[in-house]
Amino acid sequence: MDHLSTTFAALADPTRRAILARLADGEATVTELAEPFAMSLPAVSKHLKVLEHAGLITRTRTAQWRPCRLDAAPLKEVTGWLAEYRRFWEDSFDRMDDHLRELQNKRKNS
Amino acid sequence: MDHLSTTFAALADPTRRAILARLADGEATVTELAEPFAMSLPAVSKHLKVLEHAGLITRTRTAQWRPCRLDAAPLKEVTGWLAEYRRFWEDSFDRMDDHLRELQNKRKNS
DNA sequence: GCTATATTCAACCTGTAGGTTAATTAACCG
DNA sequence: CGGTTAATTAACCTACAGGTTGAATATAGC
Repeated sequence: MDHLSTTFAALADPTRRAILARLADGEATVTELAEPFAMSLPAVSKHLKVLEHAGLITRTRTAQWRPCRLDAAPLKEVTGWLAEYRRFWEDSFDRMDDHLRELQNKRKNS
Repeated sequence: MDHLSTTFAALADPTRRAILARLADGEATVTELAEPFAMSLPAVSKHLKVLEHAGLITRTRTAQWRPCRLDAAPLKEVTGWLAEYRRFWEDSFDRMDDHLRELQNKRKNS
């Protein structure tokens, strides 16, 4: 399966997206990640394997724990793919300009 | 299945992404869309049904043809989801600024 | 070395995704 | 009406996704 398909497939599951959202707040172990879900640990373990295979998480080993860390590189690739279609929902470039200016203003004021 | 999962699942197939890419150039009939692929027409028909169910295409009826048209609204939703993770691959806002300035320059020169 | 904790592996089940071929529906055209 | 073209439906097959339970592995700590 090609890289982009693997990424999209990994993202096409709410459990896995929830795991990513959790990891956006920092590293976590398998048990910690599994806690919110009404499913067995091996099930979560499988989800993590899917995410790892898609390059969306990396895992290190510390004692008997395998903490997971988010790796957003594949998401960057997805935005690259999406960029090709941006013109279809942004009906005018001017509106995009407005949006960008707003972003820059926000930064200047922070 | 939730909306976002449906969208990601629809995008997780290279044939379907190729169909979307083709539709970015304008409307096309089923037979036209099927032409580049080494698969049967019913198979393509199924792919189109998946895309339609995900809201990525809309279909009208003209005589015996069912022309398909791209609808990028779900893609906008995807970028919304991705935005939450942007900070993980943009290590500095300045780099984003560079990118945006480059975009705007491109527009001025075109 | 033994036991507790963290995680994975193995075997299994069920549902569905993606493909096939053959038959069917729908519309046009002479 | 009869034939042709466009597309879908139906029935089927195979592979795999996502879940389960039970056993195995790895490490820490007493």
